[in-house]
Amino acid sequence: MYLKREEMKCDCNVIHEEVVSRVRQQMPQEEKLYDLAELFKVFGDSTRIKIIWALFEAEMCVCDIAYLLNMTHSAISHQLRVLKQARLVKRRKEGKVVFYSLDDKHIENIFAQGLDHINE
Amino acid sequence: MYLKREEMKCDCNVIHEEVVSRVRQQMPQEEKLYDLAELFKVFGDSTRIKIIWALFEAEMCVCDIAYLLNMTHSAISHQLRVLKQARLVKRRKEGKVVFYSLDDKHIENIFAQGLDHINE
DNA sequence: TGAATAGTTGAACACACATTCATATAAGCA
DNA sequence: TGCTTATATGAATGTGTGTTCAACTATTCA
Repeated sequence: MYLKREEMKCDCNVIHEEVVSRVRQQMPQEEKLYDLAELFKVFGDSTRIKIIWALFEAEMCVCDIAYLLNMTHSAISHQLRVLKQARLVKRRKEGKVVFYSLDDKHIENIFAQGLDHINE
Repeated sequence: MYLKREEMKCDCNVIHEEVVSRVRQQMPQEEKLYDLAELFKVFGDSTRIKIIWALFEAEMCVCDIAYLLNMTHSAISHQLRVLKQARLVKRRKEGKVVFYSLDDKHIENIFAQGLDHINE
């Protein structure tokens, strides 16, 4: 469980062993934390934030979103793919037109808390 | 408010004007959305996620964190600076040792919602 | 004072990633 | 069948960023 001194990248003496040991036991598995970072990485782009926020209000097609944000189809489509892969949006096809909408109930809460932090 | 056709990067015909118009009115100001993306960008790195999670449990010094995550002082220090600038952690100095702790009450909720999304 | 140590910081490097461009697919319509 | 249009996608490009390395500051202690 613990690393030998030779294996440590950190070479200090003031380590509070009891604290570190307790924290280590409380940490979720590495993979969960990695996935969590991946999720937030998706939120960490203003274009995607705008797309998501727009979809809070209404289902929209790629054209609508591109028009709203004054960006190219291509850029929007690429970002929608990222959101799709993160299981944050879903699609509905109607003829040539593809409508996107939100596919997650946690986002709104996450954004609200985020705004609270920013505003205080 | 609306762009002229020549100014549009998007050249399509199926725009649902009423929907876009309604969504446009509901969108927060550009700057807020940008700040929100910046905040989530901070969460979008597994090292920082681990640091934050560790600090949920206990206040720790740079040494402790470096030891816990098996990383160099320097890497941890750089990341703590990012967290500090985002007003997510605060510091307390005791002699040579600097203790870091969380400085935000929203994080725990945001993380919990994030995990919910991942786990479902 | 000077050595040792905790932490910070700037530059460099490698890697990731958002947008653009060109092209491809797929559906409606003439 | 061909033409138009909505969307998707792969490659290229430029920008951003996490870690490392080397130097630096600040504090303790002998």
